[in-house]
Amino acid sequence: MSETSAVTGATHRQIIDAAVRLIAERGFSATSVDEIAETAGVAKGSVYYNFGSKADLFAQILTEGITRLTASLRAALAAAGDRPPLAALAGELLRQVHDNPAFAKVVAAEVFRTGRDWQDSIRLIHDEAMAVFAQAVADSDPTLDPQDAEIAGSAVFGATLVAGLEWLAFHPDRTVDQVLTTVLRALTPDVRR
Amino acid sequence: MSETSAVTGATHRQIIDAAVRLIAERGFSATSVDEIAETAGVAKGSVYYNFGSKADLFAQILTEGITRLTASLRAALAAAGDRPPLAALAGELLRQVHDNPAFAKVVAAEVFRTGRDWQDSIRLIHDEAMAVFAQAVADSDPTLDPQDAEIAGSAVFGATLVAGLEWLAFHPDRTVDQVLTTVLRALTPDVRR
Amino acid sequence: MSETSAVTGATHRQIIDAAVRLIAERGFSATSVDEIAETAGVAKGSVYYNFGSKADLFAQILTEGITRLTASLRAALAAAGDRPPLAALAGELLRQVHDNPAFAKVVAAEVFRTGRDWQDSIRLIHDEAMAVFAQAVADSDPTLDPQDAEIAGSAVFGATLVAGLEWLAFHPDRTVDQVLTTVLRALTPDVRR
Amino acid sequence: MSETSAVTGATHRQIIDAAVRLIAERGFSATSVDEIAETAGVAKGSVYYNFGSKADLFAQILTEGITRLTASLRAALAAAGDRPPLAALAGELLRQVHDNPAFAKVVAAEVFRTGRDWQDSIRLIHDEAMAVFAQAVADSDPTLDPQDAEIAGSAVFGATLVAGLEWLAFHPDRTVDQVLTTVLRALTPDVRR
DNA sequence: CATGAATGAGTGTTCATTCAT
DNA sequence: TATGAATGAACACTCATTCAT
Repeated sequence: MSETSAVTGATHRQIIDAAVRLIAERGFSATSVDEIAETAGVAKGSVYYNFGSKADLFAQILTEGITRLTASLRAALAAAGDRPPLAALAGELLRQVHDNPAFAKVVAAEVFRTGRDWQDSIRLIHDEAMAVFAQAVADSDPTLDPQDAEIAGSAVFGATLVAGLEWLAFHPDRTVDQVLTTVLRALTPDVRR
Repeated sequence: MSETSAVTGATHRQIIDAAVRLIAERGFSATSVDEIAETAGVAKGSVYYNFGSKADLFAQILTEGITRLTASLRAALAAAGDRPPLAALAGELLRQVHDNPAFAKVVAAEVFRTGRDWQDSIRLIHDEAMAVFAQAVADSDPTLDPQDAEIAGSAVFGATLVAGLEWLAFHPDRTVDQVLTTVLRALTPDVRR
Repeated sequence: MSETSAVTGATHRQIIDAAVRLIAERGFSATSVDEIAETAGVAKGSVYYNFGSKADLFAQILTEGITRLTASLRAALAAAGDRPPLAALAGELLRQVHDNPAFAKVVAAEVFRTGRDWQDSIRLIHDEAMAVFAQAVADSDPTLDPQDAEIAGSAVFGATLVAGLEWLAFHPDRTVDQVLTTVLRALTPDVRR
Repeated sequence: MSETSAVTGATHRQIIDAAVRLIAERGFSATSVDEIAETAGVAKGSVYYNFGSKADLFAQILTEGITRLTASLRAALAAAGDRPPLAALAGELLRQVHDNPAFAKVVAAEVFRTGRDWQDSIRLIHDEAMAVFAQAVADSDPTLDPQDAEIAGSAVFGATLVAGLEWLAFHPDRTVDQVLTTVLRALTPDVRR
């Protein structure tokens, strides 16, 4: 039915790619496993053979994506040199949103859901990614209360994520650098320092 | 099943309140009309009698909520006096998030969805609310490109919304003023000016 | 799709009748809810609206059937007069098997299943029906150990049930009385006394 | 996945043993080939390599089991000496139920199923085993109508089987001899003679 | 206005079966 | 001989929607 997969693990990846794309557009609940399978070009049974359940598939996507995201954020931080850390983080997040807008939308849509289900995966996303921003804020102003640092970190994160999605959805002609400049301009001098 | 409603429109309101609460927790697709009816304490048929369909119910909730939100944002702007406009907007948005966290979550979860369905309602939210922020940014820096003003506006909006949700979910002991101060601190002096 | 049901509760009864008939033929697992609904002449959703789940439907059938069966066995016992109690029981069981062979097969097929699921209902069948036979055995020979009375009771029960099913499946021309005579002949004088 | 089988046919036997055990507990339809393979410690493909299909596996189990059972019943009959034939049969059946309760349950559960599928195998069981009992009844009372002999034979068979299962499920402390005595007591003097 | 029994298309999941290795 | 990844038809169950009352 599908062209024979040349690479081992191809089925696995096809399914993940299809799922991310569809969930980004319609949300988790509104995306059916049928659609995922069809988009991936595999049989529905293959989704279950490879992931066990729809929820597990989503959890795996979330975990994998967030691991990659935090890793790239930390790498950007390490390579920041004398650029302000938060600027480096915002730039990298913007680049990630640009490169993988589907995953960015999934994060934006699900990260503040408080229902149960894959809550653990969501919690993980939140803690992992937010912590990087909070830490950068705390580093740049050691006098800040830790709770405030987390809130400030989430503000920078939210500003960048929402602006990034606005960019892609409504002003896709802008370049990464233009958007980054605009976002940084909206942020405090502490961020720009 | 429920005591007869003395007030006309009581059923209507019970249904909306129940729907907002449930949709905030589970999302639109994952919330069933059965649950809405049960939570509202009315028969399922009443939901259809009053709203026609599940999608219409959601659209009405969105429209009503966004109307209230933009009205309060504009009012805050008008009453800002010599306080910086964006600070007034952020403060008001924070207050709205605090007073109606369920609706705030719905907005956060659905606002960047690009699928069809109730897209029109969503578009409306986006345009209405974002425009207020973009306008305030444009006013505070007339030299700014309009596209950049929209992106910057969405950055301020995103910073405030995400920080507000972070606040409610993980640091609910903080007061509105503390959170506002922290968010403003993360934003540029242009915002604070 | 089906003729309008004249009687309240008609849907309920149609479903039960269809389910008993099909389960008797194919067994519980091999009978689909689709088939039950189609046979009953109702929509699949109606099965769930009325019974909640396939397992609950089965449990309800079992409970209802066993209640009717034990009631008729006890009635036969009370009306036995000076006929030997076990003969009266065997006769009544034979009559029930004849009148409702579908339910008899279900009992025969499922009563010694030890898996979980609707085990409680099965246990109930066993205890209720077997107890009537065990009690009759115990009454007819007070010196018998209670455990032996239960085993003997199950022997009489098994003899009658299996002979009854054999009768219906392979020698349907025989009359109830002929079969009862033959069964009693195979049983001890204590039974016949 | 499992250690390589040293003995030829080991896989074959492991699968049969696993299948009998599982089918006895859950029934045929509720037992999956996956479970059978896992319990047997072989790959799923091996079940198909060795048996062709799930139905064929079941038919083979039934055929093999019934062949063994009837052989042992006939042997017991031949070795009965001057003990009453039906007593010898009941004793042997009881011993078989005790030694292989899983298979006994399968027989009890499936023997009166009238659906199609493996009906032929079932028919075979019925005819083979029942015939031994019917013949013994006929021999002990040559005046009996052949149809009545079959019914009486099934009565003795049913009494013994059900009592045997009752024994194993609820009074496992009883010995074979105790149970046999109790069953024989419930049966006619013709049986005991 | 309000109800809730009934519906049937659609959902997540299972599973007997196939086949390239 | 044996494997296990892949399949797709079939399954139990859900749910938005309708309608007679």
